[in-house]
Parts: sequence; structure tokens; C-alpha cells
Amino acid sequence: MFVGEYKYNLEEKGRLFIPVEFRRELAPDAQNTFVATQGQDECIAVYPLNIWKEVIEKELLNYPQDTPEQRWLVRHFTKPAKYLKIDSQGRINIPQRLSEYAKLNKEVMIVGALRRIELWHPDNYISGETEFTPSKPGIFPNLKL
Amino acid sequence: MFVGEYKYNLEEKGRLFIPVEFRRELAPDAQNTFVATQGQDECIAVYPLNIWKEVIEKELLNYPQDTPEQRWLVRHFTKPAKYLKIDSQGRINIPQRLSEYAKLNKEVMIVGALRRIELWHPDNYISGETEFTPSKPGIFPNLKL
DNA sequence: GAGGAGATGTTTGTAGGTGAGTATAAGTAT
DNA sequence: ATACTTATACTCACCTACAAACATCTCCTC
Repeated sequence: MFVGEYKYNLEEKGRLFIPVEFRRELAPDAQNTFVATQGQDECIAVYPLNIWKEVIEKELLNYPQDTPEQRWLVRHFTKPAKYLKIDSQGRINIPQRLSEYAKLNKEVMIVGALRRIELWHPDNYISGETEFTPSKPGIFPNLKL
Repeated sequence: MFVGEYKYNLEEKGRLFIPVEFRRELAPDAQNTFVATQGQDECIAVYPLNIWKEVIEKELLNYPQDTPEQRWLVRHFTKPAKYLKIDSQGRINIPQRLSEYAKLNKEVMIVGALRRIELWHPDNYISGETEFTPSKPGIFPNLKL
């Protein structure tokens, strides 16, 4: 389960270091493979391969394919996704399409979000944080933490 | 599982490069063979051989063949299909009938859709995308991604 | 049999992805 | 506190994938 928050820099060619704390859990086997895709917010969502497969197989693979709407729903989730690898130094190469979607340029917030990691432009991250973080206690009434 | 989205150009003679990411999964063995046919939407659908066989066997092979309607339904699926090969450079030769069906001329969107690959004219692809992709969150209430 | 058109195969160039090396900073242990 | 180890940052060099042009082959026509 991914937790924590880090700020790293993209290098010129679009590669990003993954914090050591995330590497093993993100790509446990020798393949070093995981999946990156568009997040539901303006960020990049990064999944370990087993979590990705679990979601796809449970939610999408048996989804009916009778209407154009149903077929486009599948494409909606598959088209932005990409299989990526962590290289020997712990870096990943972020596809241009995804870094454009999340408006990444240099600084990147790397955030643990339980089953996935999220990559944010710092400005978007902070503005979302200030907009949606409750200022008063008791605003999450159903969470016993 | 095919994911991702690429834009490549048809060369004059009607050949198309397949992205490296798709090649091995599309034609895993030395035969380099796969199947292309008409998609349910206005695109070309491309299947690895084993997936194609699986679909045919599950859906068509045991379909009753007692009436002309039933026999024509089978023909409807079999007649546009064609076995194709990836050449030594990773290109495929798209049959004219299929590229006419999908209205391909120069630019082609190559899209991963789980068990198949789809080839789209960019205009059709974008118009379908804008028509059927939800703009608001929460419209897929049961998909947790 | 010769010429031509279409199909198939090969070559070459370029840009971007991939890998390696070193330097600096941070963290850990003695 | 100091030495040692590990992690991040930056730079450079190479190699592969894609693109486009070029060459070869086959079949059809005249």
C-alpha cells in the first residue's frame, strides 16, 4: 500500500526517479514492469502490474460490447495506458502524452495513494489540496482513523 | 492485453508499421501471423491468432446452421477476415477492402483495446471519442480505477 | 518474349529512447 | 564526529525504431 509524498525533478529527456520506498512494491518481479495511465484527476496514475490486471479483468474484460457506448468505455481506459519499466537506476520514462495531460515540466510531486502512485504538477497538487482539504475536524464523518 | 494509442502513417503502397509494443503480443511465434477483419465500429480489428480462434470457437463454431439466415451470419463474420503477416521490419500490408471499410488514407490511429488492436482514421476516432467519452466524473459509477 | 505495373524486400538516415558513468547529497553505522 | 554506503542529479554516448527512398521480383499484358 503506497503512502508518502515526495518531490523529484524530471530530467531533460523526460525520465523520473521513483523513490526507493516505492520501487519494490511497484515492480516486485524481475520484469520491472508496471502500468501508467491518466488519473481521474489531473495527474498520472501508476499501478503495479498485478493491481492493474485485477482491475481490468474484474471491471473491463467481461464488460458487454454490444453498443458503441460500451465499446468506447473500454477504449477510454485502455488508450491512455502504457506498460513501462523501471531501469537499472530506478528511473522511468514518462510518455509525452501523459506528461502533457498532467502538465508536468520539471518538478513532480510523487504521492502514494494506497493501490496506486500518483504524479502531480506541484501547482495542481497544492491547489487541489487547499481546495479539498477540510479545515475543520469532523468533516469525514465515516472515517474511523 | 493491448493498451495505448499511436499515430502512424501508411506508406504509399499501403503498408503500415505496427508499434513495437504490439508486435510480440500480436504474433508471438515465428509465423508472424495474425488476423485482421472489420471492426464493429468503423475501424479495422486486429486479433492475435489464438484470441481469434478462441472467439470463433466460442461464438461461431457451434452456431446452428439450419437456416439461410444462420448460415449468412457466419459468413458475415468470416468473409471480411484475412490472415496477415508482419514482415521483417514490423510492417503489415493492409488489404484494400479493409482500408476502404475504415476509410484509411494516410494517417492511422493504432489503438490497443485489450484483446484486440484497432486501426482508425483519425477523424472517425476523434469524433467517436468526443461523442462517447464522458466529460464528467462519476459517470462510470461502478468502475474503480 | 519484352515491357510494365504491382507487390515484396532491402538500404539508409534521423530522432528519440536507453544505458552507463560520475558527481553530489543524504543517510547510516561505527 | 567521521567514515562509509546509498540515493538522487546531471551528462554523454550509443543503439533501436520509425520513415522514406530505392531495388528486386513476379505476374499480367501486349
